[in-house]
Amino acid sequence: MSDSGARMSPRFKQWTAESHVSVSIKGKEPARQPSRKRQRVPSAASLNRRLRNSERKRAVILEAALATFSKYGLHGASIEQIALQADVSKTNLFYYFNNKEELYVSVLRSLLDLWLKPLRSFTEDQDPVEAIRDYLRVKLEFSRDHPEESRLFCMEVMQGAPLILTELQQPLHDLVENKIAVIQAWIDQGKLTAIEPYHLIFSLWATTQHYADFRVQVEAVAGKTLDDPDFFQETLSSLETIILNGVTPRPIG
Amino acid sequence: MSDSGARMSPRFKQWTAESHVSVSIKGKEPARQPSRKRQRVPSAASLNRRLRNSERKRAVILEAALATFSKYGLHGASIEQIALQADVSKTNLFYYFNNKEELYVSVLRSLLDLWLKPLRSFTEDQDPVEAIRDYLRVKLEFSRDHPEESRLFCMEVMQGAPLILTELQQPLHDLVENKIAVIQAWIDQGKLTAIEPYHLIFSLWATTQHYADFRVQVEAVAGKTLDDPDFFQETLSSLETIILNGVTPRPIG
DNA sequence: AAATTTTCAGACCGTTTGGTCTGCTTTAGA
DNA sequence: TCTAAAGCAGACCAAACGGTCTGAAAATTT
Repeated sequence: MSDSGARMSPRFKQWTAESHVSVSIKGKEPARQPSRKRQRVPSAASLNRRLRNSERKRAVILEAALATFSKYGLHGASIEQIALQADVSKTNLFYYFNNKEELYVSVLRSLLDLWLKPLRSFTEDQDPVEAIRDYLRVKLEFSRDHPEESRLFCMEVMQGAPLILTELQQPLHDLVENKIAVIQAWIDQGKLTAIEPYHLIFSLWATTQHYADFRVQVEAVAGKTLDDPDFFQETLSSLETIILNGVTPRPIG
Repeated sequence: MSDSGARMSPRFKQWTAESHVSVSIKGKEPARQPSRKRQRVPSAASLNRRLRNSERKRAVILEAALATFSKYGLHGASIEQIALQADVSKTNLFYYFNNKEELYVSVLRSLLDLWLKPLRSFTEDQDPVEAIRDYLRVKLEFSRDHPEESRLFCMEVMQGAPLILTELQQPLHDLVENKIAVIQAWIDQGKLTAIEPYHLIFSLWATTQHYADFRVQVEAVAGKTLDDPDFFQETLSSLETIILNGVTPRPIG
């Protein structure tokens, strides 16, 4: 067992270190600080160029990883497959990500915000009907434009999100709690039928997600793709009809 | 490369061969027919005993496989894990199932009917409100009582059902087509709001399935389990409210 | 141009894992 | 009781795979 750890350029890493809380997963980073005397200070320009290149390559790898993981799952996808798809060597991939799990988690993490975004837009001062309409549209767009992301997240959460639990748990919990309060306020104001708010959230979530996760099945049954604007609109309208009329209090009762 | 193939008792297999169309996945079955002269004909009694034992063991293995596959996926689960959980040796497992994929497909196949069952109950002569209520209840019960089955199927279908496509496609297609007709009839009779029937099917499907697939998340958010009868009822009522009132035409319009 | 650091590829390694081979034990028909 | 098949376990194998080591080409600094 050598103490060298990953061989990734230790100095450079200081500069590229992303804003995420921790880059290293279990502290196996090289840690070997460059001796301070006679230090090289790269020019800002070259540094930027490097950083851009590096980031670009990371992005390419992440993209390939997303595609492959979402298709075959964490265990079903092999590093070589991903490297091949990203058009880099396996070694090169390991140069940017210390191990498979880190790569996987990186993909997930890079998606988290995007994934939670639609729900964030709910605010109490909105008209609930409009808010729900917006949510359905945005989420359905997400299902259309990012089915891989949807599926990957779905698979992970289905298994109890073993790898990003710590990072997902808190924000998700807070967000849901917040939105439950918003919905409850709407209900209290008589703007929505009285139901348990989280069931509404689940329903919104589930129905829209369905069109990404079961895309092939939907396409097989309906004979159309979400990419078809007409079908997209039809889907959206249907969901609005089903859900909105359900939670909208009727004038008559 | 030997031509012996799997070593599973060739004669016995003839008797145990299940009613499913094909047992062999890619014709690598031993096929070596026992010579007909001096044939042993086991008594019906002993045969039955054997068959029962055999079936029981198969069932035990299938159950363990279901649990493990649903937790870790096809690739994430190892045969040894499954064997361990079923309390049989790996060799013994391979005695009953020729390979991992066959085991996996067997699990899936044994679930197919159960899985499609709730939707089958839709018939045109029913009252749609009652039919949908029933569906929601039965499917939610399934989510409560068989979350593993739900998840396994979900994962498989999400990936395009690569392994059971041929077996799933046709029955699913027929079933959905049939139910679309039923729903359309209801709509034509003015018993339901006019929507594209398959969107209703998807919504029913998605919302109920959600409580199985995202069980941990649901429990985290709601703080309760479907096993809690109160929560089950609450969930059911909420879904009824959301969906039924959406598809039920209003007296006033 | 020299020196140093970053980037990257090919060969290699240890482990895991699906699957097999050999042969022993049990069951049950004759 | 003898024999043949069914049932089963331990050792074993080959391939796949995650990951490392060596070292060399680019890039950058001095």
